[in-house]
Amino acid sequence: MGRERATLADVARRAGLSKTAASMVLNGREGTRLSAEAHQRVFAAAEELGYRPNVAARSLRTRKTATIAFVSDIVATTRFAGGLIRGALDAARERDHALLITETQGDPTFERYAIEAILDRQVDGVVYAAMATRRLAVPPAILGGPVVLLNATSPEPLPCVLPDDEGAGAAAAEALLASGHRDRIALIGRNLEKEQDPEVSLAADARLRGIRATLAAAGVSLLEESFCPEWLPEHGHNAMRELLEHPTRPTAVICMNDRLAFGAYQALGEAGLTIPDDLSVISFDDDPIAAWLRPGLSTAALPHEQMGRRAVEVLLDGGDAATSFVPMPMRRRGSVAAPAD
Amino acid sequence: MGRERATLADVARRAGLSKTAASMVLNGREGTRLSAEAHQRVFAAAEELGYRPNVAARSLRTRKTATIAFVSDIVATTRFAGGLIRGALDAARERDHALLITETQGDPTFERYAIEAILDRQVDGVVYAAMATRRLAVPPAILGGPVVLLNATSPEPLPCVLPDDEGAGAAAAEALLASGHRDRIALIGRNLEKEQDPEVSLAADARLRGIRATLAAAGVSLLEESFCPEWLPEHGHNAMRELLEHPTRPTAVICMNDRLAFGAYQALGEAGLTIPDDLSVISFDDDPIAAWLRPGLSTAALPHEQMGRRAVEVLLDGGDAATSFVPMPMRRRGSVAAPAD
DNA sequence: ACTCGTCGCTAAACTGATTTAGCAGAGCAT
DNA sequence: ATGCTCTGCTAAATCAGTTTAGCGACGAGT
Repeated sequence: MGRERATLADVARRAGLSKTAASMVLNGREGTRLSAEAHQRVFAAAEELGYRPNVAARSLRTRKTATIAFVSDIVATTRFAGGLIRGALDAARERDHALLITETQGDPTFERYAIEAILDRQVDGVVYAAMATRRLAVPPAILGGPVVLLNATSPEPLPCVLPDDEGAGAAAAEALLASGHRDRIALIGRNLEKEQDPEVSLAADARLRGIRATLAAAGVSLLEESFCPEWLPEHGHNAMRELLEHPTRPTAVICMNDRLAFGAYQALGEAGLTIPDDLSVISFDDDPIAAWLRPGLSTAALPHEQMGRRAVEVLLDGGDAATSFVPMPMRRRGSVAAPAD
Repeated sequence: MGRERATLADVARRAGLSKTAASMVLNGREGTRLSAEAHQRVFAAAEELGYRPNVAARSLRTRKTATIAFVSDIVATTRFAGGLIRGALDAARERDHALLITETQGDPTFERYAIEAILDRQVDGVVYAAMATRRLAVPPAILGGPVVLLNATSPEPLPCVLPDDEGAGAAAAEALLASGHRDRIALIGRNLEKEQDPEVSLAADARLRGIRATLAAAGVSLLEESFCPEWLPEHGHNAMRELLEHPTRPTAVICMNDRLAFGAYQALGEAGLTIPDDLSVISFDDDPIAAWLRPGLSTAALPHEQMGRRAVEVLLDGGDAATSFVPMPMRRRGSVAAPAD
């Protein structure tokens, strides 16, 4: 890669000045006493030669690489990684930083390898991301520099960026209440493992809290809560079918994520019921499928791009070591309407 | 990041040898005349000090960074990016390389910026990826070093990695023929722009060729071909509805991708028809949704992970400058059966 | 006339590796 | 004794920047 690039020495020579002078001018050093004319000459020379500093040489001396690492557990198996990466990439670019990506796949060997790779390259900071919102243990080796947790928390007091799942839970409940649903709202996707083990999920518990608090404030309680072993379409499908056998049919269901909601749609279709006329559905994530369903699924969107961006902002601009909650905007589509009766 | 790391000088001192000796031993240089005992001492010292070479210092001298760039047009908006990146990441790790990610978003300014960022960091090679299989123009600036095109071709004679869309087309047609479908096979997703402009898509034309050739070889021609302005669910939905109004209803449809197929499923559901009893559906991509549909959608999978891996292999292991076609495995699920009549 | 301070700039050290050129000593032949 | 080769190793240059220490000229103050 790369070829005959002009060096700082070339620039200095052409400007008729020393490397020192050229370096100081180009780095915009304050307090230097170089003349305005010297500045001009250096800038002109750099421009003419198309000078770009050699990052390796610079970071050898300064120990700064203008590169940050994005370490995640799993990037491939989730559609969400793209948004996190994109947001991080944008924010990094705005701050003239590059992004080095590694993946641990949850494997300690890979993790060790990933850590070594980024320490060897002396990155200026690390975004440590989880693909499912959860608590995790940060390898101590990277604690020597700035670290921001993305979509995760940890026992260490590190800055975190999380989606506001509780707010989203409240918003979902609020949307149903606002449409007139009261005592016949069901919930699909209870899962004790997700709710009780923060290392598995933080989202489940937070969403549930938001939903319950909002309903409780309106004096409403859930008609029924369906437990699901996983949050996959088939589990939503089963849960919905069981719900339909119940003597009082719900007027609305809240699904803990869009995949469950998709399963619910399938079950409703098979039962010959129409959304939202017979039953409203609301959900979380804004998976691409939410927009493809007929009618479109109303859902609180995981703001992945915002989150990725936020993580890099916190990392590079410093700021509070606290947790940032990024709001989950409600995407209103056609799946929620007033109850029929 | 990082702290008091041992340097090569530390290792040499502890081994009672010169930096030169230590460097040569650790790099496994052939033809050196250092004693077996000297080797031992250096290895021991490096081990004891937990020595790791400083990548910046090394690449300053060698112009090698053990880092490759993954440049893509769009990573976030497609679910497929993850697979490409994951494959590339795995192959890079196996070869002790790190991956620097940039995104151009199809914007020339961003592209220029991305190129500068990677040239400044002296990456050892570039994987230039497109998220939709297509032809593109590679910025000349990166042609100074090794480049592999991923999911793309270009006018320059560069190695490319592409999915075998033509083979997949043949496989899809073959699967329907094997189930007994003959003269009532319809196609959803014709799109002249995609088929005729390689800068938009290479997949459309290749899939079509594969389908036609295979059907022709069996003496079969398509019952009907539906054109779609885009390959989104709503277009598949419309196309399927029109197809159902046709006097002779098809026994099978080939959809040009899974999103179209999803739309077709929706239309069939609304029409009260059952897959695969009333009609078989087969498709391309293996979008996650294919596995979630009821019945599961048979589809030729885009082998993203394999492709990402292949690109890095070609880049780092050298090899042929030719085009690699990566096979698209057929995922057989429940959407194909023998025709009813 | 001498000191002092400021201005405008530079030489040289330094970062941590790789690589080139070459040195000291041993063994052997002449 | 001299020259030669081979062995085992090292000093120093080099990569391209940043940073420290300081130099010469000039003007002002005493």
